[in-house]
Amino acid sequence: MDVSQLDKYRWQIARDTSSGMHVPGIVYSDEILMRKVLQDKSLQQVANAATLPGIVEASLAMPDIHYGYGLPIGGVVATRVSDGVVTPGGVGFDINCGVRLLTTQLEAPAIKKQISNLLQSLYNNIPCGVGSRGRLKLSRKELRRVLQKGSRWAIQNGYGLAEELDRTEEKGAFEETDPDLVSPKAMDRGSQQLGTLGSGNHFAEIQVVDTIYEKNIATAFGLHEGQITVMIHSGSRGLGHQVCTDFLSVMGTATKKYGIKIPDRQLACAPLSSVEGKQYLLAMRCAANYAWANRQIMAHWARETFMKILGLSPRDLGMISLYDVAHNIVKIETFTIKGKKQKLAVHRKGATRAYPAHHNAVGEYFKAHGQPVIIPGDMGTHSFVLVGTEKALEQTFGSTCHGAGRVLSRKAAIKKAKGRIIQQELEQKGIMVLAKGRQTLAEEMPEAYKDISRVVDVVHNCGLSKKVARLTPLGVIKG
DNA sequence: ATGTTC
Repeated sequence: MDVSQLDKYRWQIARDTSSGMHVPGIVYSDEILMRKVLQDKSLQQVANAATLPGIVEASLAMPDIHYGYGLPIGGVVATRVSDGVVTPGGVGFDINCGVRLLTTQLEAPAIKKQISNLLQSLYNNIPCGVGSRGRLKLSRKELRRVLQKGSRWAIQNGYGLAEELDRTEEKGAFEETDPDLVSPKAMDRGSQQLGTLGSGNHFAEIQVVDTIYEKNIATAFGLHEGQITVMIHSGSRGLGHQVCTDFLSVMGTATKKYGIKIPDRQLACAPLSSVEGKQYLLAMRCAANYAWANRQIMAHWARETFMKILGLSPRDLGMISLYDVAHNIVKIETFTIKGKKQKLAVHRKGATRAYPAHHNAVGEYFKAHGQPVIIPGDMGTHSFVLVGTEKALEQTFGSTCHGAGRVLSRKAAIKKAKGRIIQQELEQKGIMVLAKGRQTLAEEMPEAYKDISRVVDVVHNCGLSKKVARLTPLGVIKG
């Protein structure tokens, strides 16, 4: 592979036509982050994606890039709807994994003594862990409604505020869905998991805003220094995982049927114009809607928890979603490519949409400044709020990074944590942790991840998004 | 990420 540095924050993988690349690969990074990336197999995955039929401009990767299934985490791939393909490997197993940030009217010093109570109560009210079952048990009929209506189902059933819909990407629901394409197995897995956090890197966190970078934008977003916020990182649970699994098998057959040559079976795909391609999109959107409803419901329970423990009215607490972003998803979006408007299937796998001010898809609340970009840190480190930019629209199909990105595999992290008590290490840093399993804490320890500040600085410095605020964790619950 | 090996 021919990898060369283009400028301070970009590396290019030259287009190699002999291996079938239609476009080059471009990785946004810096010299220090890139050292490790050059040693792993994720760059080969960037190159592999460049062979997908209909890919435009370049196979992209964000600074949080690491090895994944088919496409790396941190990958962004846009294909022409007219003659391109869609690949489940470009979305990932956790369809619409994403993040929601809630702002409050609370100041950190005032509730410092209550953090422990709040965290324990959050842990009681939000089911955590692999295979955890929720407080809701949905009939098949009701679950179908969730898959069609997403966050709107949650709001209409009393889990949240109507204003929160405009503060969610896609208003919390894709309209074009087909629940009949979600298998009975996926429906079974989903019926008892709505309103559950999950495991792995998923978390709910009580935070304090510790730095403001852009005063005007922060104020417009309702953020100020010393303020308490709550962040929820979760996805579509077993339902989304099953939808992905089901369609990987469909796509394996479709790849052969349509005579598509791919260098890695994990990039199994189908033309967007084919039955298989269209069906995947319709099923993927059901899972995405489930994830939005999931985060909406947990956000509501977080609000109820705070009201109860602090004895505050909704007005005095003032807890509301600032925004909710998807970072594992494929969406049909319109872009101007070489002066021509084109419909593209933008695969963001561990990448966040970052639309600028005055973009049509950005809701009224954020029109003046651009879309809030919510970047969760790994356990025990800072999280960030950024805002989308024109440059992202021009260079990365309106995309930026999604988090820190792993440097150690789960297995390597467990090995490194052997003999240590990660929970104690975090508590010494002033971060309370409540978790289901010790193994998850080992897998998710800070050393398993890249430096989030460095990752965010790359996207900030190269203009893919702009830093608005930094958040410090006070307490975290995990699966 | 995941009823963590259908």
